[in-house]
Amino acid sequence: MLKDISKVKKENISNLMVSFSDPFRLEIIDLMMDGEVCVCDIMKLTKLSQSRISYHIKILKEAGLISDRQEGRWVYYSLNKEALFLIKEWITSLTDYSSNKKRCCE
Amino acid sequence: MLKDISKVKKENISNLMVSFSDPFRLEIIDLMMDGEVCVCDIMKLTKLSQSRISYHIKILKEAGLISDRQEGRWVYYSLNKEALFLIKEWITSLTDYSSNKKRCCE
DNA sequence: ATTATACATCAAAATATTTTGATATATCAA
DNA sequence: TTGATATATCAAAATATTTTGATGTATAAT
Repeated sequence: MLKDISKVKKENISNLMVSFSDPFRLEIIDLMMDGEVCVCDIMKLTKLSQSRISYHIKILKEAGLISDRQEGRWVYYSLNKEALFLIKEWITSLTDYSSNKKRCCE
Repeated sequence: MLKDISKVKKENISNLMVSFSDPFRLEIIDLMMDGEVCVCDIMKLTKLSQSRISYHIKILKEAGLISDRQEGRWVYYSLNKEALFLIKEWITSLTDYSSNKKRCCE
């Protein structure tokens, strides 16, 4: 799913963008660039409380930006490539379009 | 300015992302894909009130996502290519990184 | 069985964003 | 100069998001 930009509802993009709109979520996303992390990792690497992290994780997950994988007591989270590509495609459609446009007085 | 992703503060990305995080702003951005628009165009094409549009325009402008150009009584707004490329680069850095990572159990 | 750990969920409080309606400013037309 | 138009700004109200601390659940270790 989420493969063809033309079939994707604006809502998806919107939720993905919302998931990027908080500085702490950006921090968490940053940590995930180094691979899977669990909530406890994030607690060690940031100064955020456990429930606060769970809250932000939930938003990222509901937007489809991250996936989880449970292993015993731990839950590992990682960035979801498909969602990232979706956003990239959307941004690309904007940049492509805007570079075709002549700007007056530029 | 805003040319090299490595020199860009996380704050810039954060503000750009915030500017994308509202459905009405996404609508406005969408309209700008067809070129410059004024507030009155947006009023005609959406059902948003004038001050409401001005408010969202301000947020887009402060994030650096749009530029303006005054012509008589009208102010024309258009997407700012540099900002779009900046976001694209950032997303690309995420996708590139995440495709290098091996995911367990995938 | 009991306890500790990792995480999720919940309701209330704190905080931030958005909307509204009123007013302000600048430009243009008559 | 007067009136109309295009947009910006402001303060208050409405709404939404985030934080906190408490409690719940599942897994694992003793």
